[in-house]
Amino acid sequence: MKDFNHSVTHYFKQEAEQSIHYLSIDCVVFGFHEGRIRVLLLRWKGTSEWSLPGGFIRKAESVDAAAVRILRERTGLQQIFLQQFHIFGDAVRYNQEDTWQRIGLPVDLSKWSERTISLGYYALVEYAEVTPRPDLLTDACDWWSLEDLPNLLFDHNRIIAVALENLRRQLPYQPVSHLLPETFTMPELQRLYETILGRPLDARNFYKKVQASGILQRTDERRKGTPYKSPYLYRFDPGVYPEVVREGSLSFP
Amino acid sequence: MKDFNHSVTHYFKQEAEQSIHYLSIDCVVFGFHEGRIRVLLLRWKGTSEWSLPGGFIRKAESVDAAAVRILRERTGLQQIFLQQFHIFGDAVRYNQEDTWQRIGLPVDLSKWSERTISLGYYALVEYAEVTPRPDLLTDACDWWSLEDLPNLLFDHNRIIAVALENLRRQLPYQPVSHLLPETFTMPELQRLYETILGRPLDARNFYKKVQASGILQRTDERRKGTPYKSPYLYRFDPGVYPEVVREGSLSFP
DNA sequence: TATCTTTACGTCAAAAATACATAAAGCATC
DNA sequence: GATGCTTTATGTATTTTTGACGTAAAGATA
Repeated sequence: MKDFNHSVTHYFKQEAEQSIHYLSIDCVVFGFHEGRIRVLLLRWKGTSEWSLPGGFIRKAESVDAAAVRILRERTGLQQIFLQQFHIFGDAVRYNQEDTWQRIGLPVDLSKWSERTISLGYYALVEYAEVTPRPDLLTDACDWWSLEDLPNLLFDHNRIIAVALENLRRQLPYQPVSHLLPETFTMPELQRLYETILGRPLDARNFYKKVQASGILQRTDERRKGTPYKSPYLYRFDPGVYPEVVREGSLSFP
Repeated sequence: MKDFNHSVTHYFKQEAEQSIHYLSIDCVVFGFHEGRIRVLLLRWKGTSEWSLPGGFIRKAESVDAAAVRILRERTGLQQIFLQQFHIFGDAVRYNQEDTWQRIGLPVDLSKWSERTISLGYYALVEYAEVTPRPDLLTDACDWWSLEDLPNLLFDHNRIIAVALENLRRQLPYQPVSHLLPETFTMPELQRLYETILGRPLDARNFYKKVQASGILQRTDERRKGTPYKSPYLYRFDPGVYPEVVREGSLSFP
């Protein structure tokens, strides 16, 4: 038994030592503004190259906590809804030398740096509450509309695509309330669903279904300053919405 | 710019060096036999403690490839359907000292070993095709029914629960064909859906819906040796089923 | 041949999804 | 202040899907 323990320990250590990896997080921060889904991007200093916000996970730090920390630094938000959605761990994720060149780093860094495994998170945040803040490596932090994304660094175009695909599929289970302000109009909510789903919904049927689900409270106020008939303002019913999200019972087939 | 590059490189390296982690994979291998969902478990040598099959990811190895490799060694299967479903990366995932003791390893190993981040995969495999094989650390590899799982090592009970929850939610998008043999009867398919969903389905309505989806081809054969009326054998239609899975269009609300 | 249990499949009612039309509010303009 | 424009708000009729339920046929056993 002694022998067994010894050899097991040895084997274990050996396997584990082989399994040391650089682990990073990439965050797709979704916002919603003027009827469009936006994502938060960073521009690398002295270049015109953009990438997702991200960072490294520290030793003994929970990976979820790391994602929260990274995003807090970029957005100024205290409470962030975050969702793991994919592990990007292909042996070759992107052309490293090309990438280092685009961001003006010495190419030999790419030899030093082994492949990094990245954990994909997406966040749902309230556009207006965010104060975009660049970090040490970047000189701009801005919202981009999903429709006109530039050619991003690393494999970040793919990461955004996978994030969106996941959000779409999991939509009934995701608290989209985080994407909207405290109060909002019914057409705004409809447009949000439409842009995530990527297809138009019939307003009358949308109203009916949302009303029936009971997730909304209608306030007495109406949105002022609209060019035409001013719509009612709604808020999510905190006593109903979480349960509907947990059950995934509000869906548009 | 030189200075900038220098400091960026420095910053980058520093952050990255902090972000070195032990990365492992834990696999929940789902099989289906005699109307029950089973998972493959390993018993640690010289103990009566069980855990999920797992392993470490090697340097420069794709994480998906690592999962395939690990499972090939345990199951003997060449083709395995695998699905990432969660990252287990809490700062404290389980009581390490207690765990090392249960598997008879020196407790000081737990000091040497930092927390390990684990990538959760589940596999859908055909029960009868699997040849369970223990590894160096284990002396048994066996199927366990989901209903009577023992108290597993590490946080593996939780991992199985999360895997099942994910499988259930994603069921319309998952190719459950992998859980069944080449041909099978309609009641068998129904029982599979019932056990994954955790609730009974009406046989007549199930028939109707599956028939309407077109995913099955009925063969001319019937299953012999059944005590009563012998049921027809079906196979998945390879021209239809993948598309239905991609669209997630076969669901039981 | 009668009995038993499972398979196979049809019908009907309820519910949900879909298509569609019209009135009312608010602003702008005349 | 009346008219026109555009958006909001909501009702109804039709089709499709879901859900409940009954019954005949097959195969083994006695």
